[in-house]
Amino acid sequence: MPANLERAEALYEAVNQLIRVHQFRDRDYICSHDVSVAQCYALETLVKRGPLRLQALADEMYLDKSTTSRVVDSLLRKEYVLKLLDPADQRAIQLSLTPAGEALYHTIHQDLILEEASLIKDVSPEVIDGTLTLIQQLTKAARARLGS
Amino acid sequence: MPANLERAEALYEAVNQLIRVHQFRDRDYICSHDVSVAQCYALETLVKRGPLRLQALADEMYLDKSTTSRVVDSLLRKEYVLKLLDPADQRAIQLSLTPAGEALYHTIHQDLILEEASLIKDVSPEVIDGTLTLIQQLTKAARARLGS
DNA sequence: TAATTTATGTTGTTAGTAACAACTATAATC
DNA sequence: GATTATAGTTGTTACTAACAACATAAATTA
Repeated sequence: MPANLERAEALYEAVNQLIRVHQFRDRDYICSHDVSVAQCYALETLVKRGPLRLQALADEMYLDKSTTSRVVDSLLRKEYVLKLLDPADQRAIQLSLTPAGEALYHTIHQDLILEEASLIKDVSPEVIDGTLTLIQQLTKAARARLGS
Repeated sequence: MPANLERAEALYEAVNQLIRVHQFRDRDYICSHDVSVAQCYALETLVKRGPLRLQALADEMYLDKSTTSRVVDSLLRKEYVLKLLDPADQRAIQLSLTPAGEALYHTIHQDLILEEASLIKDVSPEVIDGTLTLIQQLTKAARARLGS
């Protein structure tokens, strides 16, 4: 089915372009706020998934624990996260956000959302919803394949 | 308009998720083929935009010329690109692909397209086309903002 | 024509991203 | 009590990417 392949190619190219532009924009914006992209992602994950252990945070972010450890370390130095020891397990630490960390994430997030909103202000809600559905479908399908 | 903001937020999240999964998948796949992601992107750009000077390649990729220089250098060592001196301008070099470079890009590209095709095989053409339109619109709008 | 300015690429340096392996310390199992 | 497994950190390596400084060559201008 050549039509399907053509659509797949067009979609692939389009997603690639979107990724590049998005990343570029986000990186610039995020880095102007005292944190790197990975650090911001860790803040986001902690906001959304609550206090987590390091390994759990790494799993959520699809990163190695060693990488995550260093990202968390820089957030610690900037006082955006806290390490709480688990009295029941001396090895484990609970990572949670400081008020400053939470505030920083919300500031960055809000501005990026506003930016996105201004990009789609002329697009019909129907098209957006259709896109949303497909993007979520693509993500889900692609993620399912990561395990195999 | 809260509805628009909600849509913007949902879309932003969805795109972010898609970016992460896409990148993860592409990186794994590309790196199993003797080139890095950036190197593959340079191959792609040379396939699509023909022979280019280094600065022009950097512009196409939205990268600094120094970064591009090093990426090209590694492709040179692997004999996927050629540097041709411009007799009219002793400073300039023309970058073009070797047959091996072109073949490698097509191999990687084909497989990634097939992967994408299998992801969308159950999605209606209408939804895909709508999505394509919006993604292209988003990309265009976002890119227009990069200059300012 | 000679001097300055601009353009093309490369190299030095720095910072961020990210994995794998090796390691320490603690907990769980046998 | 000895072994095995788990949690996190550190050493090492490679990639991504920018800015600044540099050498060289071309273009401008005085």
